[in-house]
Parts: sequence; structure tokens; C-alpha cells
Amino acid sequence: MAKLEKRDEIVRAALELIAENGFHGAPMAMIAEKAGVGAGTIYRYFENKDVLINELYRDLEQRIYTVLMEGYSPEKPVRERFIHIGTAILRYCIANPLDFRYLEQFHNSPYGVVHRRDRILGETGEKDIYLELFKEGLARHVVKELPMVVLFALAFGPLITVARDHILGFVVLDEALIGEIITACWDGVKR
Amino acid sequence: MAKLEKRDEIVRAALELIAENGFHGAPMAMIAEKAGVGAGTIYRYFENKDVLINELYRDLEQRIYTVLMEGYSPEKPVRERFIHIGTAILRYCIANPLDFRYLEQFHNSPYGVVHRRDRILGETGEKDIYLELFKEGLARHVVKELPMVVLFALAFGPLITVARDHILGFVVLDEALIGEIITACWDGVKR
DNA sequence: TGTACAGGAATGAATATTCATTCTTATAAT
DNA sequence: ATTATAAGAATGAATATTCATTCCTGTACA
Repeated sequence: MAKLEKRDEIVRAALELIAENGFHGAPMAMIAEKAGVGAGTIYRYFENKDVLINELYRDLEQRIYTVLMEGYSPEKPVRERFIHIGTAILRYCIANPLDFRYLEQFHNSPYGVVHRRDRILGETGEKDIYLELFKEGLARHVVKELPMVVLFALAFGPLITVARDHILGFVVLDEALIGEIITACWDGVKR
Repeated sequence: MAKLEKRDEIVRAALELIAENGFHGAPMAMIAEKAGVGAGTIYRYFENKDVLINELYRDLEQRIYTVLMEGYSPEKPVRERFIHIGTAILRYCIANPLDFRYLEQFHNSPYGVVHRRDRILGETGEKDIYLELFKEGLARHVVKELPMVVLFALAFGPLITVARDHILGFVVLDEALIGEIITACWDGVKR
């Protein structure tokens, strides 16, 4: 197995175990076994478990940001851009359920809290796109006059909930339903 | 200290520690110390940590259900009832941040997943009230024709997000803002 | 009334387990 | 042959749980 492949296997195994069982259901020994490497080997690629967890997070964030930005044009009207992003997020979560579960685990853990505090007002990632979008929406008077955080919650909250329900099998999201959901979110946000 | 008081102290200590530091930041020894009892004493009241965690969850769920139902009248129009519940939930989360944090921890852990699977379609608690409400809303054609789970997500998702942001200090929810948020949620759900 | 005693409750030190990390040994590459 | 890499057994810290002992509290008896 090549060096990069090995690192990749470790990351993949960690992602899967943590996404499915949480940080506690993913001991290093188990990650090693799933990755098909020795326990000690992991430490040749990652200084310790924390580093592994955080690097994995950054990888994911970066990957998602790229996907969201695919085909995004800042010239289009606010409503259209809103729908673009929302749709992209939902599609991504459905296509990559493990990624989504991992992010959830991360955000609801001490790691995630530290992460938030790090950038109270210097956000990046999804939040960033939305913020920029809402700023313009406010200026043009097309969205409700509410604090940014609230607009974000109105747009993003339902997506998280619905993505989780899809992954747990409580609902099946097809393209039609995704469209209706995003439109409904827009109804909540628009003026 | 009376017997019930003691049980109560244990529960309170567990709630606080878990809400603030997660399940892992709350070893039994620490819970015992905070509760002012011996480590072994906890096991006189709860068979093991899992049982403690689950009983605590049920307690909370019950308590919240009661609060939500205060002043709820099934005769009022759907919109009014929707606003009643939403407002009550937000007020509760703000007044009892520890409870809210605990519930979040629980839901985002193996406990929560087991819990969900237990009652795939026999939900209780908040979800129950909303379901009944939406059923009527659908019959009367006042809410969008979407699956129950999706309607629930549209109504509930933003509340969770916004409650978390309030607790973390990213926004201050006063009565006026709460009103605006619930109305916005209704905009997303209504036909 | 005061004293001995029993039964239950509480305690916390001792134990068993789980896990991240390290270290020694084996293997492969140059 | 030397060096880098991998493996997985060994280590030690952290933790849930157990259990022998102590401490209460209420009751019976003198």
C-alpha cells in the first residue's frame, strides 16, 4: 500500500467509525483495524487523536465549500443564489451521509465548541456564504429585517433536521421534495 | 439530607456536568462530588451510568411536555396553536439552558440514536404535539402539502439553531424577537 | 429516660476495564 | 548492510463499578 493510500485509509476508517458511533465508539485500535494498519502506524501520520479529528474536519469543510461553490454566480438574484446553496447542501448530505454525521458529531462536542469560539465573528464555510447573501438581501429589502444569526437559523436549521431524518430513514428526499423544502425555507426568510 | 433530595442532587449534578462538558466530561466521581455524595451512593439510586442518563432524559422530556401544554387550547386555530408551542419552546430553552444543552448532547449521541429507533413512528413529546397540529393543518389546507417530518423540520429546526446561538451568546432573544422568529417559521410552513 | 441493638443507607478505597500512546521487534526498501 | 517503516504487544492513565466497612436512625428494653 502506498504512503498516501495508507493515510487515506486511516482517515476513511476514522470518518466512518466516528460518524456512526461517535468519538467514543471509535477507539484508535478500532480505527487501525478498520484501516488495515497497525495501531502504532496511525501515529506516523497523525501526532495524536485530536490532530486526526481536527484534520479530518478541515478536510471535510474544504471539500464541502468547494462543492457548494460549484456553479454559484454572485451576479444572480438573491433568491436564486439562496436556492442554489440550499439545494447543494441537501444534495451533498444525502450523497455523503457519513460526512454529514461526522460534522454533526464534531459540532456537538468539545472540539466544535472550541472551533466556534475561535471565530465568533470571523466565520468561514457555509455560514460565510449565507452571511454575504443575507447582507445583500437586507440591502435590497428582499429578506426580513432580522439579525444575521436568525436568518441563518431559518435557512439552515430545517436543512440539518431534514438531512438527519433522511439519513435515519424517516423520510426519502428526492429532487422534487428538496425543491419544495428549499422554497419553504425561502418563504420563512423572504420579506 | 432526605432520600429524595439526594436523588435530586445527583440528577442535578449530572445534568449540569453533562450539559456543560458532554458525557465524557462527566465521570461518575465528578458527579458524585458535585452532588455532595459518595461515589458508591449513586449506584443506590441508579443501576449504572446509562440508566442515570436515560432517566434524566425522560424526566426532562416529561417536564418540557408539561410546560408546552400549559395554556394550550386545541380549539384555537392552527396558526395560533403553532405560535403558542413555538414560543413556549423558545422561552423554555432560554430559561433553562442546561436542559436544552443536555437534550442536545443526548440527541447527538448513541443514546439518542437508540432512542429514536425505539419509536420510529410512535413519537412522543414535542414532536407529538406538532404532528397532531400539522395533521389538522393539512386537513384544513392551511399548511403546505409536505411530509410530516418535513413540516416538523421547518418548524423546529430554526428553533434549535436559534436557541443554541442564544445560549452561546451570538444573539440575544427578547420577547419581540421570539415573536418575529416564530412568525417567520410559520411563513415557511403555511400554505 | 437512657442505652443497646438492628437494619438500611452511605461511603470511598479497591478492582476491573477501556483506551491513547509508546516501544520493541520484525519487515521491506535502497 | 543500513535505514526507514510498520506492526502490535506492553504501558499507564482514566474511569465505571463493586464491596467491605462505617454511619444513621428508629425501636425495644431496662
